[in-house]
Formats: sequence, structure tokens, C-alpha cells
Amino acid sequence: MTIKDIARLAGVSVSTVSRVLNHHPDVSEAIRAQVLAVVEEHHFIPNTAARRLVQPQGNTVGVIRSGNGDPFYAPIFSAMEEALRARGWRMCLRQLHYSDDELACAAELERAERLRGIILLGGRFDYSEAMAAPLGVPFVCCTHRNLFGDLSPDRYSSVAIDDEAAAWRAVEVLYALGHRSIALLVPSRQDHSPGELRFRGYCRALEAFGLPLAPERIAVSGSYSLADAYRATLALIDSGTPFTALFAVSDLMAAAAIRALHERGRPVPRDCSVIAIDGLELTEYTLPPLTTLVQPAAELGWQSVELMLDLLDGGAHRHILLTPELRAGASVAPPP
Amino acid sequence: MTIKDIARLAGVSVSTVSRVLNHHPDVSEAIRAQVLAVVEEHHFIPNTAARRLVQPQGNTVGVIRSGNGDPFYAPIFSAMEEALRARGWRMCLRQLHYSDDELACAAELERAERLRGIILLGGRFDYSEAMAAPLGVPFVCCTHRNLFGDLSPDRYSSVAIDDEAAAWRAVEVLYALGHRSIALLVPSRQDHSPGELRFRGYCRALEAFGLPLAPERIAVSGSYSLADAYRATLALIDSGTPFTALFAVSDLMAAAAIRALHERGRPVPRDCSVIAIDGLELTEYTLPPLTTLVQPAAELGWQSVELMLDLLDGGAHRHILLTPELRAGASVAPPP
DNA sequence: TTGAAAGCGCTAACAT
DNA sequence: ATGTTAGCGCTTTCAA
Repeated sequence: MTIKDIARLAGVSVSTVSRVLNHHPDVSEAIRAQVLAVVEEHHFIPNTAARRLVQPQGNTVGVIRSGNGDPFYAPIFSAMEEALRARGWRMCLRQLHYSDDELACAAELERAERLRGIILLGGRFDYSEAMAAPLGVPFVCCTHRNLFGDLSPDRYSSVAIDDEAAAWRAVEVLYALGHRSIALLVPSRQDHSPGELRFRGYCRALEAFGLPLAPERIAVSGSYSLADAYRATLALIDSGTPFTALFAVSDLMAAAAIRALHERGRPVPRDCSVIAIDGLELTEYTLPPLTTLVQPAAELGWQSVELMLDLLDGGAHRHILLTPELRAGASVAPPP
Repeated sequence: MTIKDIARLAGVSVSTVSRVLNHHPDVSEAIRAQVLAVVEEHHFIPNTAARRLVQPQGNTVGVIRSGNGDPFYAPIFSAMEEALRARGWRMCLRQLHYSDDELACAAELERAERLRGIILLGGRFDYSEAMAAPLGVPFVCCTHRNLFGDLSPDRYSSVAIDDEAAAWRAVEVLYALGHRSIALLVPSRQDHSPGELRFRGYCRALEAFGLPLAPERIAVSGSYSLADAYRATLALIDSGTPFTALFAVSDLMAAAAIRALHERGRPVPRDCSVIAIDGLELTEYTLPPLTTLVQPAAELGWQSVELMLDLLDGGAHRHILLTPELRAGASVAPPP
């Protein structure tokens, strides 16, 4: 079933069918109805491949999802998919692991699927001009910015929270409660990921509050995984370093940390407070409910689509910084 | 950049370039190398739209993801995406909410994207012949089977766990510990979702163990959401109905139930045991770590791809039943 | 082993 | 307002 068949059945030419299908105004109402009737009757849907072949501009946006497996990205991704579809755009997805090169993948996808633009969800912070060079279409970073590479800010767009500021706020909450020995749980001090920025925010906050930065109070887990966070927290506790509060850079890591603390006889928040950043829905129902800075997931998703469509419409690159909201759980309290 | 350009640059004809690109054997090594050199040099990737237009058979499998938002599906989906890509297939994704009609969406997607097959992730259990009729390509259901509709089993394939048996096992674990008043937390008794099957398994198990089926011990939450599960559990507790254990039909619901129990002064597992089905990674790190029947997520994902490719290869429809594994957490104990 | 040419289904000039 | 027709980039007969 092609438009040729529809044309024949409706007693019109293919171009008329094409016009009807593409909502062109210059078709008489009578003919339009006539054609649509046949289309409906046969459940006809035009061949997308042919359409894309002939239309220089497609309507597909690529989404590269890095750090796959992290539940934090799920609602952001869903929001993106919905926003894209609502605006009449197709999405082409590629899921990557943290170690994969998302920019190389993006370039490949762009050419293979004739993408109009690319949204990078959860990528890295260290793009160079050279890495971005193969990309022929605009791209927007969601949940990250290029803070470490030399790629100019007017070469890409982004939506993210201010990780450093968020970390500062987390530490501030603990400080305001009276904590002076605040430990940190982070995957790495210098992996150019959000963790590094949150580590920075932690350092700056301590400094601002006149607290010493004690390296022995920093648990480096090596990854964002629950298992690694759990192990690193146990090691921190077992090292004997005193601390009355812990700032975990992600909800997931905080959950693992709380279990570790509990198992070493340090109930949260009575013996130790825990705060984090991300705001998974589930951690609102854990014991204790986690106090955390919630990232506006849905907004991150649709803002990145908004940014993309604006770009495709000739708009300039922009960088949006969203503010996380403190979700008061029950994992923080004054020091014992 | 098209194969025409490549042909010109390599000093050969377009058909030769096409042959090289498609790994046809009848090309001399010299020419092949010559062409590949030009292809490499220009990072040429053939236009997929043109390719798909001309090839009667595409290489795209559609994935319809229902019940979007449930974190349980995430690892299954990732496994699918990876399996598909590893075998050289493209994936076209559509995310749906529980209320959407996945079969109608599938039919539309099939024609718009020229799909070869469709995988339904997390759909319903009540397909009729009429609903499946518009589908012109084979489909496989992942995590569900058609237990309520009249669609014949040889019209589709499936991979899932035996929900009823899993529920039975969950109840059995509680029974073996000595529990005789076992409550149930379920979204609905008759929504044709996995919950209904697990409800059935619960009923059958009680019957087999000679335990009465007390309707007042069944908390119906209305949905799979944390918030609803939390409310329903509070209502169950507040109703005064005695119970020493609770079987929640999903991990997520169990987490919410544990918090509710805790807040009403019934610590888990000392005062009340809780068991569930699904096996989210996170619930292994909650307090207490959840005892649950873990669904083999990765296997569900790649088995559904396996089934699909087998079907596309002329194979017959099959129905695979996987067995969940008991993950011993710390949320169950003998009754107080 | 290689090349020439037809045609996949569609859109968009251009004609009428 | 409607029809005719030339491609879009590719694969695949069919010839050489």
C-alpha cells in the first residue's frame, strides 16, 4: 500500500494525496475528505524511509544515554521522549556505558540516522573542540556541562543543576544542624563527572564554614554503584575516623551508606546524619526517608528538548541552570 | 557525501561501492581495499533512509515499553537494547503509560517504521484476536503472557516468570517461618496485570497450606505506585486486622509498606515480616534489606530478543517461563 | 569481477 | 486546485 494506491482508489493524483497527508492548504475540502476516507479505510501510513530520503531535513533527534543503569536518568529520559513526541519529533536512542565515548557514538548516529540534533543525557564534562568537531548538528547536554574541556560554551547548549552549589547546600544543611565533622562519599575526586563538582562544592563549603578539609574523612568508592558505595562506607567507618554526618554525592550511594552505617551500629540519623543529591522517588520511602536535594527530573528532560527545538529553529546556544529542591526526609539530625 | 561520491573518488562504479559496503564476496581484494580507504577517509556512512527504502526487509525491531516509570523494567530494557544492537538490529522505542493501548500503538509503529517485529515490554495479559489482528509482524511479550484474552498462544511468543508460582513461593517462605496471618498488598484483584496473577498465587498458597483467605487482610492500593502502596498499607494497619507478615506484589510496594509499618510502630521483620517479588538492586540496600524473589532481568531482556530473531528466522512461536531466585534479605523472620 | 540502469515510495517543483 | 514528473541514495538485476 503506497500513496500510488491511495491515489488510484481515491481517483486523484499522487501529489494530491501527498498534499493531503502533509496538511497543505491548497487542497479543496471535497478532495481532502475523499482522500482521507481512503487513507482511513486502509489504515495507510506513509513510508517513513521514503519520506526521509526525499526530505533534506528529517525530524529525528538522537538521544545518547550515558551511564546507563543509573535509575536517576530514567524519569529524565521519559520526559524527553514524551516532549519530543508531543512536538512531533522522532527519537533515536542509543544507550552507553560510562566508559563509552558518547561523542564518537553521536557522530556515527548522526550520519547513519540523519539526525537533526543530539541530546546527550548524562555524559562527561570534558569535551574538547576536537572531540566535538565530527558533529555536524547541534547538541545539548542534559545534566552536565563542559566544565573541564576546552569546548566553547557557544558551541553547545546545556541544562543541568549547579552541582557545586547543590553540594554546598547539602553541607550547609548539615552545618546548620551543628555538624562539624562531615564526611564525604564520592566515586572519585577527579573523574570529570558530577561527583567531582560535588566534591568541589563540599570543599568550598567546608572552607567557607571554617572547617578543616580532612582527607581521611573522604571515602572514594571508585564508582556510583551501590556495592562500591557500601564497601567504601564500611572502610571509612572501620578506619576509625570520627564523623557525625556524611554527604553522599548521590541518592543511590547514600542508601548504601545508610545500610553500612546501620550495620556498624551507627543508626541514621541518631548517630550519624546522611544527606545526598538527586532525589529518587524510592529514597523517599526508605528507612529513614532520605533527606536529599531533588533534581527537577521532568524539567531537565523537557527543557533539553525545548533547547534543542529552539536551536533547530535558529536559536542560539544557551545554558540553563536549574535549582534542586531540598526534600526533608528523616536522615539528618543534630549531632549526638 | 553519497556512494556516488565515494565511487567517483575511488574510481569505481556505485554498484561496486554498494557491494563493498554490503560485504558481498564478489569484489576483488584490491578494489575492496581501495573503496574502503575512501570510505574511511571520509567517514562515510550510507544513508539509512535510502537503504531502508530499497530493501524490502528492514532491520528494525520495535519495542513498546508500557508501564513506563517503573524502575523494574529499566534493566530489562537495557539488556534488550544491547542484545539487539549486538546482533546488528536497530531498535525503535515507544514508551507508554499503563492506560495506553500498546497493541494499537504497535500497529501504528509497525507501518510507520517498517518494523520486522515488535517486543512488548510490560504490557497487558488480555489480548484478543481482534486486538492483535492489525499487527502484520510477529510480536513477543516480555514479562507478561496472554492469560486472560482469547489470543491463541501460537500467535505470539513470550518470556516471563510464572507469577502465580512466584507468589506461591513468597507465601511459602512466610509460612515456613511460622506465619499464619499473611496479609497481601496488591494494586488490584482483577486488572489483568501481573498483580492479579500474584494475587491468585497468594490465594492458592493459602488454600494449600490450609489457611483461611481473609478479605480484610488484603490491601488493594489501586496502582503500583509507592504513594498508593504506602497509603493502602497504613489503611490496612489502621483497620486493626491482625497480621504477622505481608506479601507485597512488587519491591517498590514493599518498600512503601515497610515504611508504613515502621511508622505505625511495627518494625520489620521483628513485628512483621515483608516479602516481595521483583528484585530491584536498590532494595538490597534498604533497611532492612528486602527479602524478595528476583526476576532475571537481563535474561528476560535478551531472551525476548532471541525469541524475536528466531521468529524472524522462520522459527515458531514459543513461550519461555523463567524462574525467579530468592534473595535472602533481612525483612522476614518468625512471627513475634 | 565490474558497470549501467531500473526502481523503491515519497515530495516538490513545474505545468496545467 | 490538481496533475506530471524528476529526483532523493541506495540495492539489485542484468549485461558485459
